[in-house]
Amino acid sequence: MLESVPSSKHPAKSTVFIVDDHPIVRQGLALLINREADLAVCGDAEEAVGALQAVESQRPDIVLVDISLNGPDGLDLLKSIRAKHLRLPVLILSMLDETLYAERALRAGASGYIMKQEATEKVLIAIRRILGGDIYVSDRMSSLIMHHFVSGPADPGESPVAGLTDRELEVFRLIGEGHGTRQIAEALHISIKTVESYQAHIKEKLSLRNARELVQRAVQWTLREIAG
Amino acid sequence: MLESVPSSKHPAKSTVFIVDDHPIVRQGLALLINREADLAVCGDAEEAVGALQAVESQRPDIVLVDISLNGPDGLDLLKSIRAKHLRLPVLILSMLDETLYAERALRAGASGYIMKQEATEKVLIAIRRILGGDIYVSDRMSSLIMHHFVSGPADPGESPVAGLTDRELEVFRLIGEGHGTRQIAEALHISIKTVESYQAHIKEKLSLRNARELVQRAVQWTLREIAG
DNA sequence: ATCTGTAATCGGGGATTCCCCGATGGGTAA
DNA sequence: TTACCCATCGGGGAATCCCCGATTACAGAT
Repeated sequence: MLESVPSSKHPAKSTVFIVDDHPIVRQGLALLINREADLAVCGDAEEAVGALQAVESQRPDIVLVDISLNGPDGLDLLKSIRAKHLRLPVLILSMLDETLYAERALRAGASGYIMKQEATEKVLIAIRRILGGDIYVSDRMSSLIMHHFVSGPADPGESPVAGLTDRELEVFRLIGEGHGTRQIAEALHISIKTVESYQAHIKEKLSLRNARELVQRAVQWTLREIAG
Repeated sequence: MLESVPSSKHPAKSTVFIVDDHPIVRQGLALLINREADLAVCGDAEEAVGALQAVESQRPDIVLVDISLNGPDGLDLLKSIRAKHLRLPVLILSMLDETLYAERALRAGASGYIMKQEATEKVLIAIRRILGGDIYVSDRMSSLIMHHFVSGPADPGESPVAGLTDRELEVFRLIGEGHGTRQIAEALHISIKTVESYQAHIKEKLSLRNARELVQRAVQWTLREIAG
């Protein structure tokens, strides 16, 4: 747990909650944010379920969420927050491809999406913009979204992976990390049968013939996605 | 650029150079390290070529290098440092699975390997241990390496894949290409049972826990062999 | 020449996964 | 409202995974 600022006599500080599975990143963000006069980190978590509880009790002004968490991912956490009708703005942090995740995040109710490759000042800018009621995405991403808005989501030339459902994509990622069907079911707290169903859908959408090809594709995609 | 400590009247501080393509992580590591009494960050870079130049002029006591950089990756940078016969200890940071890269990094001359999932104190521990002349890896990783060292056909400096039998390697390659057990059996004109036996041997030799990890490894190996 | 080790080959059998069929709600867009 | 997609789960047979073996052959060591 990072040092929580005990809300001094200056009441104007906006409180930030951080969810990321890398302690170094949590620490880095916390130090960065706490250095600002108008911001303060009020807590942090490394996975979704604990984060949801902590957020409910702490009631921060904004939540920073990494996409790739262990177990339920950042999008799941975002949906859980929305499902509890919490009116919290959520900024999605990620090192993953924004063209694939940013739209999903915004559709799920995120207030912004920013990549870890961005300069640290951009993070602070995004936070303040969101606290002001705006939505933050990179310029490149916003123009891409506009483009999709007019020409429809059925844009040929994109990766067929983009056609996967949120849940399917989540399973796809876990397959790429080498997890078995049962492990995935337990990590996401769903039935094995449901995971099998997703795997079947993915195979269908990506035109894969058997389970091995599914794993092959998932591993290839994971390597491209993470190790660019 | 991060604030460089102007080498105060206390000369005993060990200097650290950071290479990572995520500004947030650089900042986090720098703040973390500079908080220590005996350590100070003397510079940082986001990619390999600039890092090499900076390291040559700054002559830090240790270099922290992330594996996945844009352009030449962390292992390339490590080799470049070694090629310039710089006797610098290098600690490899990564968010990737350690079982995949740790051995590679150590063989390339790294003094340690640590994942970003680790607690921040572990990073400081690793740095101090390396500065003391030791090598740092996680407990799990070191036992894995020991296991490979004793059970493998010696020859340290080779991939554990080198310890596979002709037939096993053949099966391994076919797995990496996405073929199923039955397909492999038919392709090699042998029984399915035999193929299963080879797969079990491969899993044993590579310390893999389940069938998915086997496919994962085979795909990764195939990609590296072909388009390394 | 015997012993030892290892590679290559195959089997039994229970647990698990694969892969086809389907079903139910809950959103959302036409 | 109707229609459609998404998330979720089940039945059931085929295939696999994964543990236990086993046999042959061949290469070195004794």
